[in-house]
Amino acid sequence: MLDIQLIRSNPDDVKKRLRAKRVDESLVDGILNLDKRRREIQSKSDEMKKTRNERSKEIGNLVKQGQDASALKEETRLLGERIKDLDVDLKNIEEEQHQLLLTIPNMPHESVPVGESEESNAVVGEWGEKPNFHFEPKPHWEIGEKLDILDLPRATKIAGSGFPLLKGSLARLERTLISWMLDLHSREHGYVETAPPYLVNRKSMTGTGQLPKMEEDMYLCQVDDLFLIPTAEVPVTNIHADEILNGAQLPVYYVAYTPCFRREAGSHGKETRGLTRVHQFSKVELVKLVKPETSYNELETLLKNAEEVLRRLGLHYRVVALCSGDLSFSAAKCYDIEVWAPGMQKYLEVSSCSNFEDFQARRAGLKFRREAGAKPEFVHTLNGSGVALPRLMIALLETYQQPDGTVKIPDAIRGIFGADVLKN
RNA sequence: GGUGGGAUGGCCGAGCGGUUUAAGGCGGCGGUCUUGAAAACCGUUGAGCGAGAGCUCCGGGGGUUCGAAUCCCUCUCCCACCGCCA
Repeated sequence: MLDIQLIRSNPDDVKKRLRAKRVDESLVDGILNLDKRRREIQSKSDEMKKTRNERSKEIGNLVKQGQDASALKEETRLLGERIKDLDVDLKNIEEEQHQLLLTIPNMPHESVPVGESEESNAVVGEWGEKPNFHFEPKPHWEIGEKLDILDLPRATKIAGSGFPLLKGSLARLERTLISWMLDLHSREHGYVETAPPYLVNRKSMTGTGQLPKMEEDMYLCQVDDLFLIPTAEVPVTNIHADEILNGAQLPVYYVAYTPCFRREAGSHGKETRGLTRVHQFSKVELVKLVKPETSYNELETLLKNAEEVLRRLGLHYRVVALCSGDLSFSAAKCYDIEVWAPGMQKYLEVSSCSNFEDFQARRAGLKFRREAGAKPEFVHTLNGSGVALPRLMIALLETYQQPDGTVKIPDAIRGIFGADVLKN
């Protein structure tokens, strides 16, 4: 959520920055109009309440002295009715303004290139090289089918298309990777391991920005009005919702493994082969709550922490800085990490590392106090995948596949996986 | 799911219709004293809106009243016991 005071004091600047994110500026004007009306009504109501408070005190004194206060009582009662009417108006306008504010996306950071679509994204880093094969590398779905470790037809029978069924060594590989990544981030990178709820309420979904605009992308359990989480970002960022943290506690780092559920409405037929785009997947997520002045440095270290996963596994990847038009609703700046999948001959996004500045903090009520007695300030929130499992496994299968159809296990996880080669 | 008891400032806890602009204690911060510290004493210490005057907030929402932390209704959550279940 944007700061209404910022919108009020710099409307043209806000409009300009939102234009880079393809937001119609009439939305901003609508909010400014409501804001003006809101403040007028509020100050009228406040004045009348002041009068009422004074009169109530007077009445109290008169009654105490045994004098007649009925005329004053009646007069005050009428005043009270007018206040009630005003407050109903006020509440409606506040609600309308709040709902409008919730639909405005975050503004891009000044370092973000302005652009309409992913064509304007910039590759800002690259690690390793595309591996060479002396045979034709297969896509992961062929490797998985051959080894009988990936069974998409049966998963479709059970749930529908877009739901994976891992078996045998692939299921084991996923479990190994989850555990290994959690250890890496918690033991070496300083993140506190968490295991959050997989279903969350509307308030949490609104706090991180999935609601109100992306409801159709989420799975909803209607009887309880709870959503299956699309990412651990939602429960984890909301851990400290409506709290004022002690400044000395910051930065707060959390890592969580959760399954993620996404309806992927409207994306059928697009990159949906195999495990590339599924409705349910596993992910290890990194979340940071930090002081505002540190958030852009924190974004860089967050990115490094996520990259470390791919480096240790020896996977070639590149880092892409998203342009303004490609940023998600809540993000001010975002890097995507894209891992190379040689069988598909494609880079696949395995992580998005974003700085949301105070956008989510305002929605979720995430504050901190610099020192005793200081005014509460909003924290900055960040998150990034560290990393998403299906595409990571795609890259592993396709990168380390061997001519006989088996797959080598990289050194980093060989010990805990318990084998050198993935067979079936 | 049933019955009963709760929800007050960072924490504990009083208040049950009008100096509550929320007592008191703990904790925090500042000061006096001290070589320094502890103890003692003094002061201070919640949030939101508003340009400001000021207004609002005692779990959420609604009601009664000139006036509600206080009375009524309702919801949520917590605790206890019972039932059901992993």
